[in-house]
Amino acid sequence: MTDPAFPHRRIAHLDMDMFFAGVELLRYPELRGQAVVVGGRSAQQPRQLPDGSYQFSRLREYNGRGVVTTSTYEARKLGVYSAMGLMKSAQLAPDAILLPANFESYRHYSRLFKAAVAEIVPQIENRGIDEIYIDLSTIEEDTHTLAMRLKQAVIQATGLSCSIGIAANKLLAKIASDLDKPDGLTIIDEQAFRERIWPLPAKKINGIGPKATAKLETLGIHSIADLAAANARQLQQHFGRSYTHWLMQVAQGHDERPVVTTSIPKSMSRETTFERDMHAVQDKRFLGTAFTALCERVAADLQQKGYVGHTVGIKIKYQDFRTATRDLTLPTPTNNAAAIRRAAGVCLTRLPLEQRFRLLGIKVSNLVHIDDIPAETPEQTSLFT
DNA sequence: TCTGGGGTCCTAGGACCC
DNA sequence: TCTGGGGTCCTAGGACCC
Repeated sequence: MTDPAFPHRRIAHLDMDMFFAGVELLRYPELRGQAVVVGGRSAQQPRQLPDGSYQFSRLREYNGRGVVTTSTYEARKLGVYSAMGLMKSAQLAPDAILLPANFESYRHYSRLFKAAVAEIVPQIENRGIDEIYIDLSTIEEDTHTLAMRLKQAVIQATGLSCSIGIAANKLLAKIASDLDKPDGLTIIDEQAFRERIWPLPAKKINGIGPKATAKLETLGIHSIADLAAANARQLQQHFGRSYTHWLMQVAQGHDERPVVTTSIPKSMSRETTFERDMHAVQDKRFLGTAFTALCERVAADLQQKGYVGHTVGIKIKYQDFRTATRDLTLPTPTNNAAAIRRAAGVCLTRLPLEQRFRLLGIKVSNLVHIDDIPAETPEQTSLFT
């Protein structure tokens, strides 16, 4: 390693810029510079006119349950952000273009950018479809030069820009990649940590979400610097021992988590939100069909990836957004749709179903890869002979 | 007119075992 | 009459992330 700023580890976080919207702009370049929103299951696919041009639907035409998956920077200027309800965003930006999400295409571009990075540095940790951590510690190259080479490789492979943060650990690299978006390159050494990271709001830290942020606010803790100066005892009265310890560490910029290049899945699930709230009795037939379809989809996912699972679970989200789950562990792991459906049916009988609900989900967990299923032992066999 | 879908990790109580 | 302690598995819920 040639960079004295990172004597121990040098970690990059690479985040694609407005990824889904960026992929859509590759397909519809005429939309560049406009407010574009991706999301909504029932969003209309653009219609091709006889002259070859496309007719796009507008946000104001949308009707239904659905959220913004991502939006262009022009749409964000109007206040339209990820996870916002589409009906609400239509009030803010009625003329914005609305495109349905096209996950097949996003997965394709995801593979392209990850492969391009892997050609340069293979030590990659996947963090979802549009971001990765990269361990640069073993590479003998100047930090800035290497980062520019990664950005260039991503552009060349996909036509899309990304932002990179580089620091001594994942925590700081992640914060850094967000600091100069889009097309950013931000390197955080000791000095930059104090000057650029400490003044940021505490919620910029990965792992401090809405609940923890609200609690911190009531304690007068707003910035990461505030957190670093906070009294450990006072924190512990509100957060418990281990979370407090973690808060104190991250406020100092400390994070020892390794870049994990391989991982095995823990669960696979499918869920669906209905266009209107359902009632277990009144909508029995419809729900039965949806329930079976979810089980079949989970089973297909398991089979395709080569897993079986011991535990089958169901999830319901009621009208008022409370959720309830039930699960059941089976003696034999399965990826069979009928077996999953039977177990899920048992779980369903244990849920209160008087209230209407908006979402139904099926999950299989406790996964085992089919190549790792232990052969029957003689003892097990003898039970049946 | 509110609020998707796919995940991970943590906590906590009870069952059960040694 | 007083009743250990440690470990693991199962279940339910919740925070958080992309």
